[in-house]
Amino acid sequence: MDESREQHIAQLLSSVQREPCISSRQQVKEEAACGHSYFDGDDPPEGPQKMGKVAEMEPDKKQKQEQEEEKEVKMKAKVEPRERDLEYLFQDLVRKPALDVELKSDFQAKAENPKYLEMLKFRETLPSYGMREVNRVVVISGETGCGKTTQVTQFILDDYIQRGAGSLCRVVCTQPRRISAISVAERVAAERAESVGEGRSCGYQIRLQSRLPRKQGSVLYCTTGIILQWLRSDPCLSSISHLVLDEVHERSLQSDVLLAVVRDLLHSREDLKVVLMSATLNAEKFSKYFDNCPMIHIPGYTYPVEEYLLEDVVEMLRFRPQHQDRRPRFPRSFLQNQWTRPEKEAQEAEYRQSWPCFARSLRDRFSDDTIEALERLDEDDKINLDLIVALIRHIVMNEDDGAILVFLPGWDNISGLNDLLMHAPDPCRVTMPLSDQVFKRPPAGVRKIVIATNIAETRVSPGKCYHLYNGLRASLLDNYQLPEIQRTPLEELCLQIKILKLGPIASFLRKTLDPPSEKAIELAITHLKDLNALDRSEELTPLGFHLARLPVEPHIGKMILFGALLACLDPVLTIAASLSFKDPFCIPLGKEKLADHRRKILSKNSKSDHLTIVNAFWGWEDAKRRGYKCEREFCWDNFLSANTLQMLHNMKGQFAEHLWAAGFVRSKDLKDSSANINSENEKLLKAVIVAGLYPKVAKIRPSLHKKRPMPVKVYTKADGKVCIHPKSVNAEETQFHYTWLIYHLKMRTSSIFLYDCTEVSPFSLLFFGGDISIQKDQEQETIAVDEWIVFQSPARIAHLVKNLKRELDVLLEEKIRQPRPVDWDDRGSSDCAVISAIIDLITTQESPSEAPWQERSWKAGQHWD
DNA sequence: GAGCACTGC
Repeated sequence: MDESREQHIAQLLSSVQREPCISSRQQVKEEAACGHSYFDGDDPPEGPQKMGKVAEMEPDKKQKQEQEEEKEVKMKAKVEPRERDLEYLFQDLVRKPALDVELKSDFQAKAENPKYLEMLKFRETLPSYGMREVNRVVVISGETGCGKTTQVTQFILDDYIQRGAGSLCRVVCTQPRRISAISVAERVAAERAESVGEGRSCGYQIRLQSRLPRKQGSVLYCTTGIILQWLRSDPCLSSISHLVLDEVHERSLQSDVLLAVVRDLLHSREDLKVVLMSATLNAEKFSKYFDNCPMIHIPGYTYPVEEYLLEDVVEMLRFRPQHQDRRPRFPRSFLQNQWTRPEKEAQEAEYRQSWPCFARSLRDRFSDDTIEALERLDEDDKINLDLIVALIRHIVMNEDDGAILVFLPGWDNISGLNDLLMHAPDPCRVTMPLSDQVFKRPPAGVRKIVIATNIAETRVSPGKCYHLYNGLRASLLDNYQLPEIQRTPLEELCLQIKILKLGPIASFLRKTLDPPSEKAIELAITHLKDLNALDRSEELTPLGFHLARLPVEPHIGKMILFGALLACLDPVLTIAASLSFKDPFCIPLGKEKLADHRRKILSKNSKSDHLTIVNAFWGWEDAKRRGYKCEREFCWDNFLSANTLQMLHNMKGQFAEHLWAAGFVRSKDLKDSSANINSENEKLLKAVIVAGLYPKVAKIRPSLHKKRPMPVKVYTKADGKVCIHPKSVNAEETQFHYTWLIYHLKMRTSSIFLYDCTEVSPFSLLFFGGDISIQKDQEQETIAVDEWIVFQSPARIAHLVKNLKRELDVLLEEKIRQPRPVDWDDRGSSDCAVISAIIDLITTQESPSEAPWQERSWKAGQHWD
């Protein structure tokens, strides 16, 4: 074995054997310095000391690893254009005396800058000012508006600058939302009398958008997800001196994961300082998690916001709820039994138990009528819209000018309130503004009322806040917010854990603040094994390796890989982007029917929400080419959001770059013709959707009335009868070609809804679904996918299909192990022969009557009911 | 005929 080969293998072996820990800072930096980019978090090469192990390796495993290695080298060779970013990432915090002096004199010069001084005057009023000590790990608590997000980072930076050590300081502050990362960065830059980014002292980075500050002596605001991505190439965050994690109390999945990573990281990075910023309520919990680190509390609000609870509102308005209709009501528990989740049930029980005591405490300050009204408001689970109208009227009549913001949970409340206000007598008569008037100041004498869903409750100016829940509910509200990590699927997170080399999945997850249940972890691991992303020993397979790198959940990642391999890249990326972000359609209040109608036209009878999005996206691209006015018009006419479409466009570009870097496509351009040979092939597109989304399959029970078409009934294996969500183009569809749907999002609200679905053919399920089995069932020969999607078929054809499917699986695995675009020009190649045969089969099958098999009769599938 | 929001070098 020659030396370089030995090194390759040793390197791979070390990456397989490496324990959770973090590769050494020095090595990573050295690699960065010699131009190697550890783009995907791979460990740096190690010396030949591990050669002994190589000899023990099985030959085929060795070969597999060599192939892996070749591919990785290829990948690294291709990432050069990103080098500028990586250089930024691996920026060494080596002291630069010249920079220290420059920063310090800049800072001193600011003392004469009137813009800066004006800002400083304001900053001095903030409660955070004057609390400027930082320990190694510290929890800072304080309510929204105390200025912690904007001030703490600056205190740290300015302190370093003043001590003449500015070049050693690089503060990174994570934000849970994109919008806050940008707006906070802009605010901080303004406070420093600077602009944001480009070599200045403050900048931001969010997905696909950044304005980076200078490398040393600066503050960077970024989304939490960005830091998690950084960890792949720089596991010890070597370029950061201070990490500030904001809003940790929100307990987002990413923030919880980062907390666990950082806690471990503190062992290997003794110089790293960490600040956790939390709401007051649970600061202690975070302190405990970090070995009882010190807590600092910042009191007070920036803006005087007067808060009122429901009892105050009822008393003030002397509001008495109207008697509801007197029909006998079922006891609450009976009605709720089938829908509510257990934790909600427990919450209600505690609420009812605490009520008498709470009511007694109200007696001192409130009238009996008010207390009775509170009780009656509580009987009804619904939000009392009359109360809101009365409150709005009160504000309009008695309060100073200013907009009224109403936050409501849910569509039906917003729509209901809208109706009520539209029909209210003077002075509450309401008109709907045109869309571009929404953000403008209303004319004198007109008050702006914004009705919105329950978005983040930050306020940006003084005012009054009326809560329409009582004090008891307010006190219980926070106790029952389950952390996201305990209520969300963990598949994607498991892959992240593997690629970040954080150790065995379950043992890492157990280290989080509130670990998910063992059952949830096991389920996710099983799913990933079923998907062939993890092998039996929970290591990443070649497929898992690629899925972990794509910034989407694994099923969508699989769809993306298939779109590349089957040369229908552009439309598949549109679908993937929209499933992982959001669909671009808007459905404005009162225009639902029209919006539905336009969507139906865009669907071009494809019976597919996914292809409808593709059509909409192509239409938008076309309109955009014809100019801004056309683009606006197209979006307006088709109820599309140009912002969302633009984001989808950017995401598609990001996916394409990943595919190109991994070797799945020839060009970074997702419109490249070789990657889009089959992009117009609707049936193949549907098959690729199956490849990604399987086993999320539903069965259509066709309407029996041939003459009077009725909406179909739909069933899934796990839930029995489900509904197609009204926003789907298939919602009121009566005619389908096939009896199978594939979907992505299924959610239980008022009933169980499939939010998006595509009608798919048996062939696509057979070739791109699960394992095929051939059996004799009730004296008939059948072919089944994963033993539950069953078709009648002559054995001869069933075997042919099964063999072809096996060929396809071998080919695809080969392609994923060693990414290479299919050579579509070489029609004689075996790749092309197998894939073409399958595409032909999928494409030419016109209708069920021409298929070589029949759907098994409905009765035989009774387990669906 | 319709719960909400957010996120990825």
